[in-house]
Amino acid sequence: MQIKKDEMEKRLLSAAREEFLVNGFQGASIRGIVKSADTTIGNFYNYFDSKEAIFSDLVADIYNGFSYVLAHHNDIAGSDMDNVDIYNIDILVLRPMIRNEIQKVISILDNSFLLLIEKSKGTKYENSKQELIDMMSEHFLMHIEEVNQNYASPDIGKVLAHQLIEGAINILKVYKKPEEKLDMLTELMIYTIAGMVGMLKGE
Amino acid sequence: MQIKKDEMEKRLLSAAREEFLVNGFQGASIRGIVKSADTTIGNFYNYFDSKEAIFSDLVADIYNGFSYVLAHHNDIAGSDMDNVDIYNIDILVLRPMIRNEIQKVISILDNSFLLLIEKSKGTKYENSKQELIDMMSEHFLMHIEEVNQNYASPDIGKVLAHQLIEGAINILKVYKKPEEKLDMLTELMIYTIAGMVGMLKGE
Amino acid sequence: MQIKKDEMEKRLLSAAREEFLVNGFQGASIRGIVKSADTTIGNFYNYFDSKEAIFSDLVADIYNGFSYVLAHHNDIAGSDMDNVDIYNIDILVLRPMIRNEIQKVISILDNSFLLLIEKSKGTKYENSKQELIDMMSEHFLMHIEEVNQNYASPDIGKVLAHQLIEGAINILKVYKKPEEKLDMLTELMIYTIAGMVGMLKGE
Amino acid sequence: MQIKKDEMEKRLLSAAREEFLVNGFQGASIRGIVKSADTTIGNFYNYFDSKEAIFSDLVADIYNGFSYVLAHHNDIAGSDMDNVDIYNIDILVLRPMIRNEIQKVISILDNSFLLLIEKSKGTKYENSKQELIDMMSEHFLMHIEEVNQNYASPDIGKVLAHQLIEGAINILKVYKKPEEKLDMLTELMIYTIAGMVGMLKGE
DNA sequence: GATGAATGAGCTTTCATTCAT
DNA sequence: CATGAATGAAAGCTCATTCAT
Repeated sequence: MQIKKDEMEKRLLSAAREEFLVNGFQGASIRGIVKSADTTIGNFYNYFDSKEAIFSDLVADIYNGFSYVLAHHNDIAGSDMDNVDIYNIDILVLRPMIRNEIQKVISILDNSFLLLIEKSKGTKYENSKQELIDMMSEHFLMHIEEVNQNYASPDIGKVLAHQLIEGAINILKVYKKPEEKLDMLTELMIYTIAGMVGMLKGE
Repeated sequence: MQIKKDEMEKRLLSAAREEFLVNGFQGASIRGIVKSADTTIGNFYNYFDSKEAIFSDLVADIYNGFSYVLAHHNDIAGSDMDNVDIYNIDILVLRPMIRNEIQKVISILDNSFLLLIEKSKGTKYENSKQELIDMMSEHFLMHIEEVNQNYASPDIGKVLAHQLIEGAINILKVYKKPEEKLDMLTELMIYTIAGMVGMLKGE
Repeated sequence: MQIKKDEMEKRLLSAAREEFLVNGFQGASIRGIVKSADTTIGNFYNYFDSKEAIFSDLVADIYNGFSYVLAHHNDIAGSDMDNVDIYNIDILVLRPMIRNEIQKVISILDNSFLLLIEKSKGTKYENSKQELIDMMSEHFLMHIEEVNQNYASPDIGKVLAHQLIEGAINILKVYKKPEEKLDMLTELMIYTIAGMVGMLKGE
Repeated sequence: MQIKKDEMEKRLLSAAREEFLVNGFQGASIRGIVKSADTTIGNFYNYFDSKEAIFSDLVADIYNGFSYVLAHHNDIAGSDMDNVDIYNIDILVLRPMIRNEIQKVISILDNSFLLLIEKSKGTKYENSKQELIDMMSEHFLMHIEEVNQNYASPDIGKVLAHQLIEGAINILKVYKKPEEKLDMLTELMIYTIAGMVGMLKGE
């Protein structure tokens, strides 16, 4: 039974995404993927060169987009939030602004993002999480210095970046409805900002 | 060349800890462990009954201690912090109190803790992280209700618990000096409390 | 060099049958089987799920047939022998009747039968021999009671059933030509019946 | 804890006998033996050179005795039965004579005999059963020729010898009380003789 | 396009045996 | 006498990948 090329490719990609999400790259098996996609091992290799290749096809777009941001995040046109004095703003004013910012990027925070960040051990993408954290750390550090140049533990920026990523990942895993995701991510950001401000004030 | 029993056991445990930390339980291989420990596969099985058995030997103590806390965390004698009104306290006052609390438990937050929480997939311990998060969630939820009974997203407690664990894990991975660990964990707690208070106030 | 699927399957089954006959289930090795079949271990598992699975493929048919007889041996349409008074019959008359009965079942008394009865230790079939003996014991006991209700050692039925099975197995091992098998099995039955009659008379 | 040499040797022999009876020579493990004997692997090799050596120690005596009979069974002083005309004797007369003969040899038909005949696969003794059968075959053939020189299937002697051995082995396995063993073996011999006579007459 | 046969290296585990202590 | 550490080969089984059909 021959099937349109695109159709089988989609089925394989979909089956692989599921397998990688559940078992991670190393724990996933080609046999499991082709069984889910209802085809054969041999046919898998007509579509993809290797286990890593199909993983790449699942995450390459998001990785590239995210690399682009990594490389250019200083030049990218700013948002309304750039001029906000986070240190003194009322949270009731801040919340809708944050919600709005998250809206802009939420579309990329899907299962492929999870794969890239959480399930890529054993692939060339395995450092993505760290790269993302490093970028956010810089950003956090910038804010910390703006507010309190003498804060004793500037390294905490790295920890908080890591933690924010983890919180976001957790939300993406648990909440699948877009509205819920948006709500939770917004609260997470509020919490993060409030936490940082509180922490910095307290010195 | 024969070696004193205790020494080889230590070498194997140490090699296994490293292998499990890097690759996780399922990704670790006995061959890798015995190579690090400079012995043979056959000899490994003179010391440990199975791959899972050596993993257990690495985490059983901490798991039991931590199970004890899970089971009794309501009866355990309280600390100075029990009577603190977190909502209104000055962070400059709070910080040393938190530091003190962390001191009490920091000794168990070592590599074995990481193994138990992060690297135990495929063993009988694989639910430890979730159990810990669930316990902390309850605790957070209690505080949220104390402060703001009408908060719209009580589920955020789970997210924050998850995130706090992740933050702590990250600190344990990155900072190996006790003093640094203590500093960072203290800041993380301050940040967490400030974040929660800020988040709750902002409604 | 690829080979038609059926052929390799046959080669593996044939090699396995030989290996199991010589070494028994537990003593047989997959490596030995694939070497005989001139293929690789990996390929073995393209054909069979496990060592026990290939053993099952060799004996399942005969086991099911034989289970059917075990379950229905009371309902199965009788033979000419049902009305024979074994106790008084002339052996010259009996011999061709027995020969005829054996003809009916001889086709299943092949190497697969030997595997099932003699070489299945370690598989789910390991009780087959005992089941067969038990069934025959009942049958023998029935005859013993018909002839001599006061015979002092009715347990001898179990011993004789066991022994008859062993004798038959031995014949199947040693004599491969159908005509010889038939001759020997016939004599074995004559001997068995004569032995029982003689034994019972002698009380 | 040092123990008298003989004591430990006995314990090892006893543990090994049990292990071999249950699992056969190949299936038995030294680890299992030393565990039962409550000593260590190393110590095992202070007493026995190898797995086969301890097996030999368990069966050598009986094998040698039985080889002696094999070699000399024509010269050995006869019994009352030598002059019996089996062909015409009354079973009621025969039974006590047989019982008496069995009495003479029953002491060697113990667990060591079972080991030698049934559990020796993988050792140099693995042909013992066949040797015993061959010797008995000759004996049977002699009787067959005495009685009926034209019997069509003289090979049946081998089958019956095999079967008699199997029957005896079975009795030794099932019946542990000496009196029961004697009873059953006597009936088995009666049955065997009656069977042979009946079989031979019927031509 | 599709099939699955074939390969070879990897896995965890068990074993008999040797030998330093 | 006794211990058990150490070895190396073998077991059943899984895997990603290649390739003839």
